[in-house]
Amino acid sequence: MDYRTIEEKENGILLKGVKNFHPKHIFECGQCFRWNRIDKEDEERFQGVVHGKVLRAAINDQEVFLENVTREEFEDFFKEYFDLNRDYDKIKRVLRKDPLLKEAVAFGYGIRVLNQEPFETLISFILSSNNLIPKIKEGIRKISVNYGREINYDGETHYAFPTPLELSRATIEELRALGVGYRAKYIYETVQTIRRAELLKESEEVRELTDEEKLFLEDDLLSIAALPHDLCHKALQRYTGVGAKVADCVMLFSMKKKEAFPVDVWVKKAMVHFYGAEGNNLSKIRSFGQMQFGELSGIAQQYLFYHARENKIRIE
DNA sequence: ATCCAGGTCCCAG
DNA sequence: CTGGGACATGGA
Repeated sequence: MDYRTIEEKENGILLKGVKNFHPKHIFECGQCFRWNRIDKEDEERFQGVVHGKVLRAAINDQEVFLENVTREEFEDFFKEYFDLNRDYDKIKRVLRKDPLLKEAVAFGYGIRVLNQEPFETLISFILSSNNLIPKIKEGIRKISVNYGREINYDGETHYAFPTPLELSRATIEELRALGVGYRAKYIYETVQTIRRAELLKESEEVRELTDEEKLFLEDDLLSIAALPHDLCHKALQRYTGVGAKVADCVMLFSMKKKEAFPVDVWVKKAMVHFYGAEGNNLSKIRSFGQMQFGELSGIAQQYLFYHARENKIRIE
């Protein structure tokens, strides 16, 4: 376990004896888009919207304070969200045997790979394609403001990421007006596909489905999450706007499939730079990474990505 | 102004 | 199946 004790306070919980947990690393390593830095009197603090709640997180020495979380909510949901059931010392010991990953782990020592919600993660990473992180965050924020449920906290209004039903009310034109560019169509089609599967799942209980309808059931995210790695990777790519990279991100960040190895421009640079992997061919770099890191591929990838991007690693 | 960003789609060979 | 160009958008 990466924390020793938990204490319930009036407005949150205090985790003591915490290891391998640094908010800055966790929230700025590119895996999530709804956490922002809101420092208070030069104390490093982050605020995020997760699971229909506004949370704040701060670290002081080895104590992590999570504001607006009860002990019960922590045990039921946020413990798993923060991946606190995983032993990162053990993972890092293995990864550090690789001399080049040793540097990346030393740099992002407080990274934990969050277990996020599949629908939000899917839409977020569809939005991420050929895009910049600040713009991805802005697009997700606007989608939430326009279609998500209102959350009032500490005198401010925030918005949860919409459910498939809520987002299914958006038209392509409306989405495009939020500044997401050509990805509006991808988001629209993916949401409609998911809604169709959800609706059929409900009607399945009252009537017999046709063969065609049964096929559409396979577009349900819960069913896809239950598939083994390769089938899951392929199934996700049936959604419009989802290729190998986005599918890997969804698997890694929301379906607990840590053997996924998303290859973006930065990981590609890191792999070419560190391992002399042959450039250009993304799918070769992907299998090269999985060969190298096995079931820890996704976590290794996250240390590499954070290190490469923060240090703006260049090749040639 | 041109280039680029946590890529994917679509088409030709 | 594989390789190349188009694609919205806005900041550097």
